[in-house]
Amino acid sequence: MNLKAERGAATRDRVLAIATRLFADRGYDDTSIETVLQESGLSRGALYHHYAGKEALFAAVLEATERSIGAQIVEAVRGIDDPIETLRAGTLAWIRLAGDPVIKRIVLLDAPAVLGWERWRAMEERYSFGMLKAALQATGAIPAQFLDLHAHMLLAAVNESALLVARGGDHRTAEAAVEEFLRRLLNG
Amino acid sequence: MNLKAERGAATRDRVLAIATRLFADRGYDDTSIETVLQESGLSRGALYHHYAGKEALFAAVLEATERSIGAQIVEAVRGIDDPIETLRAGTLAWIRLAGDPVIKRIVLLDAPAVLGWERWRAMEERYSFGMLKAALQATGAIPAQFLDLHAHMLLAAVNESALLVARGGDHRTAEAAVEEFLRRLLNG
DNA sequence: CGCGATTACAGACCAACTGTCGGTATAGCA
DNA sequence: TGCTATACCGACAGTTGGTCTGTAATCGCG
Repeated sequence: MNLKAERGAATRDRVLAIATRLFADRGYDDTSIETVLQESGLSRGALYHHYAGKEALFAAVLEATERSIGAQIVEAVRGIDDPIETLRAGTLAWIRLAGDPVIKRIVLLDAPAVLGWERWRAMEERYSFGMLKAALQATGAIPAQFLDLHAHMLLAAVNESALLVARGGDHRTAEAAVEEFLRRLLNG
Repeated sequence: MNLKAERGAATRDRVLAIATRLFADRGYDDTSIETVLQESGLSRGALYHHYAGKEALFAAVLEATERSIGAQIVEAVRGIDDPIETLRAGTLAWIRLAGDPVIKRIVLLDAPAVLGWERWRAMEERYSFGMLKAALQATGAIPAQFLDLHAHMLLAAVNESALLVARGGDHRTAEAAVEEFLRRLLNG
């Protein structure tokens, strides 16, 4: 179990990279399996051997993207001790990442519609949302009964400002607005 | 120009109602024009005469839904003078409305992905977002430079809590959380 | 080594779907 | 009374996602 497994993994990675680019450029609906096949030089049978279908392929793309985001955010807050400072640094890092059209389109726009809100949330829970909730709890500023809901709302708010930046808004203003937003929430 | 125009309008309305139900039940992707045709008894040519395509049909459904939401929110805040009270009543009304699976699926989940974020935003601007921004401004609690961004973030946060309720969360807790969220934001 | 099992991959094929197009009928209007 | 615009029809084409049978090569085991 070596040569075969490696070849399989390599193929999956290649397809994943190509699919990521296509999904980000054209969106889920306007990306056809046919195109993925052409660009990867793979056959239909091969692709369906590795991925159960278009939706599963998208889910794999999303998972890989989320994982990468998570790693970059962890990196951004490394070495910061103060919880509030961690929260701020993390959210700002996330906003900057979400400026990337790939992330915008795949994670924020298509994912909820394609996978359904439930599965999308479940994945976010394992990545960005989970981190944000922990950081928010660490600040101690939010009563326990509201923690989960406020974490959800805060993440949605931050995502929204990320989308605004991606649309072409000024990212300095957006970052200032997010900091102000955070300040108000934590002071309450 | 009377009998003909009436017939046309009636047909459009009938299709719109059927499409709304189907889009809400199955989502955009899993709703086929074919099904709309069958359920409405209309022919392909007729449908494409009234609506340019599937996306245009969805846009029409969305527009009608947004209009209805707007009217209901206006109704909910009628007679309230205090700006902060207006804002609270409006957001709570919106949360309750968004509990409706039709609204959840069409307006919050599929619309951004189907129409693209830009066109979705443009439509929200004319309805819920426009109203929320005005209400927020009236409270005078948010500095002008952050007004637009904070209105966006607040709406996103409120939408998120509406989605959580729709998933099956306790709506009392959610409403309390939203009120607390608002209080913190406005006090800042 | 040898042989069955598993895995990677190929490509023909199918059912379903969206959108087009030429055509018909009828209401409104000059 | 004819001309135009509108409502509606249904066959058709092109594309799409997914299935299925088949092939080759590698792996694991006796």
